[in-house]
Amino acid sequence: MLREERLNYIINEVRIRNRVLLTDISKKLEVSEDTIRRDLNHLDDQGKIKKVHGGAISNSFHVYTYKEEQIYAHESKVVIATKAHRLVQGGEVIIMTGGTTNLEVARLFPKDINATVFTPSLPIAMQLLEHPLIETIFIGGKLSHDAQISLGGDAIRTIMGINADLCFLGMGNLDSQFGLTEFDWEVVQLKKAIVESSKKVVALTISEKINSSQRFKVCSTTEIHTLITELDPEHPMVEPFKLKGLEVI
Amino acid sequence: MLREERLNYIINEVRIRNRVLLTDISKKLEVSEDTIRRDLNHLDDQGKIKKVHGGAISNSFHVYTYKEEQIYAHESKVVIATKAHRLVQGGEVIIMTGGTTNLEVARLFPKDINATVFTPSLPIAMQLLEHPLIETIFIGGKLSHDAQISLGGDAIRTIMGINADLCFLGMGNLDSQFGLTEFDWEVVQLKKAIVESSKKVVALTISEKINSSQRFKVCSTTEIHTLITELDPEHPMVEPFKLKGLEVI
DNA sequence: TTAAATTTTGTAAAATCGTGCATTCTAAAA
DNA sequence: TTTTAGAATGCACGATTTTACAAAATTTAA
Repeated sequence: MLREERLNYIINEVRIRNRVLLTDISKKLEVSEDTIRRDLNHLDDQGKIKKVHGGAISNSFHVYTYKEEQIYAHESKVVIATKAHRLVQGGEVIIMTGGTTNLEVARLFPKDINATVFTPSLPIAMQLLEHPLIETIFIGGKLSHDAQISLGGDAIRTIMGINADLCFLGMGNLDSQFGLTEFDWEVVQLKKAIVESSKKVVALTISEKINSSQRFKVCSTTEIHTLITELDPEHPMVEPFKLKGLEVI
Repeated sequence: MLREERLNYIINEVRIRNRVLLTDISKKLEVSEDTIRRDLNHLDDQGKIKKVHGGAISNSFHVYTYKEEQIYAHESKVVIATKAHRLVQGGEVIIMTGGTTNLEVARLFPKDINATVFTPSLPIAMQLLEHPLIETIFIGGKLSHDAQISLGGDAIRTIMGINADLCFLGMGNLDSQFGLTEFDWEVVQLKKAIVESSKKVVALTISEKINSSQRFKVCSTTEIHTLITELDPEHPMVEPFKLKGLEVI
């Protein structure tokens, strides 16, 4: 067995079990404990796992669906995710769109909260399945190769039939005047349907995407109930949204 | 043996097994280890594989890393997958169920063949998205935590609306007398719908699951058109199926 | 505090790697 | 067809990486 394979195995074990024992891996892979110890140290150095006395545990800052380095503004998105969780008491029906911000929301979802989540995003569905109390319902349809989400008539029809308590709208560009806009026409249709099917609309975005706009409009600012960014709610940048009556957290 | 041939061999080997040992290739192709080392370096430079100490591993599958050691009877399933691809000319509408055998079919799907694939399985959808020419349509519904597939009324209703050229039925137990059976009632409902919606039914199974049965019946043997196992089509174990008129490959 | 488990440190052996060089092979030019 | 430059190959050898084992130091838990 190659060293690289061992490393992959360990990462995967940590991901699944959240914690591994050094002796267990050693026995399972039939190599000395020293070797595994070295592997663990190596992975810790790389930040892939956290080595502890007797084994290793999951490093909560690591994303397995995308490498964390690949997630732009990862730190900000973790902050946003934590704020988003405050809106969920338990028992809600939620619709989540795609995007890396929502991926963080899904990944870091508190393990002790139950909810029913509808999503058209493959990576987000994968993450949600790691949470035993969450009922995940995938919104089917033609999958987009790059965004890994369902698009098209089937998906929209399904969404129309949902009566959700709230939705988490990720990605897109937000401007206090132009509202929420998107680059892709198909995605716009999907998000419009989501906004219409939700009692409460929550927009999540990194501050960088505020005050910019794209070609197509999803909804106006007033249709959004809550805005979540990584900034302090008192930051001047979000002031225009508060003036329009949005809750900013 | 020409250099090009070696390179192709190595790429293919990595594609199928996800890893190769330098010494193995050297012995197999009867060239010095130095040469293979140089080949590996070359392919790494081109980004085709990832060279590691002692050999090389695949670098293509990123997102949901999939470990071949964890797949029971992996070798057999690779054989089955290769046979299954022979049934696809291009342009077909295919329904694929879940299971690790079908996962191999999806993963190793020839990159130059186009097709429309419906699937209720999250891992299989992820794999299919790696293939640019394949249009993947996810069959939505309530996701099962362990099997990572859509189940329930929504999924079944979607399947009923499909008119597929063929379906790849994975997993389950197969007996020439009792037909195809399953352990889980929900899964049975789903598979029944798939069988009804497909012009041609292809069952894929490792030989070990032949001549065993579970509680619930999906369909009788005669409803299956083609049986694929890792065995030679002349193997006595598949004889009863040939007698019933099935094509065995 | 003590005993057990775990880690660190040091060492040695095995496997693997990179490089220079002579030889062989390949393919383009004559 | 023959010639020849350039690429590919095999071999030798020192460098590096990986691994296992052992002893001493440290941490953990009772």
